[in-house]
Amino acid sequence: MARKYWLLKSEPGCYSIDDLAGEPDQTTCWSGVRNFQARNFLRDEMALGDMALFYHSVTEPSAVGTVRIVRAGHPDETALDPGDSHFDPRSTPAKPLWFAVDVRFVRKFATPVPLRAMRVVPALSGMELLRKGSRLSVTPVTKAEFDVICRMGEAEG
DNA sequence: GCCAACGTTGGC
DNA sequence: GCCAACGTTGGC
Repeated sequence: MARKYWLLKSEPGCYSIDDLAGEPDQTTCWSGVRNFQARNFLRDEMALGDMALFYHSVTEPSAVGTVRIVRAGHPDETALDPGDSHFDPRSTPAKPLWFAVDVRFVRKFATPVPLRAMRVVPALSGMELLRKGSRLSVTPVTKAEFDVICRMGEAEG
């Protein structure tokens, strides 16, 4: 099966790429996603070895680096923990409702790739991220889109 | 099954 | 801070 490519959104004030790079093993559990379409991607589509763009939303909307999926979909523990802000009583160990993957830091771009820069690149015009009103926090991207954004990120500022 | 109300996301 | 777009909920 061919490796797939993704884009993962996070508010940097909540969890940034620097937070990920600073983890002892540079790995984290991508938990807390509470949208069914995104859940389906996490649970059914993401595979070990897939790559993803790390995207900062809200403050400085931009792709800021890349990560690797190091563990495929598994039940999101935060949904099962009554003490967690992401707790959801509809999810149980026997019938988990929400899922997470584990991701490992790969690289931080030399220069972030702003959303407004992506908007003017014809090769990126099909991205879900660029759709007006798009709020999906986990979206598939093509290898071509992934590569274009990586090149933009590695270009000198 | 419809749809209004509501809460949230996220760019600007 | 504003507000458009969207997903979810719940009354009917």
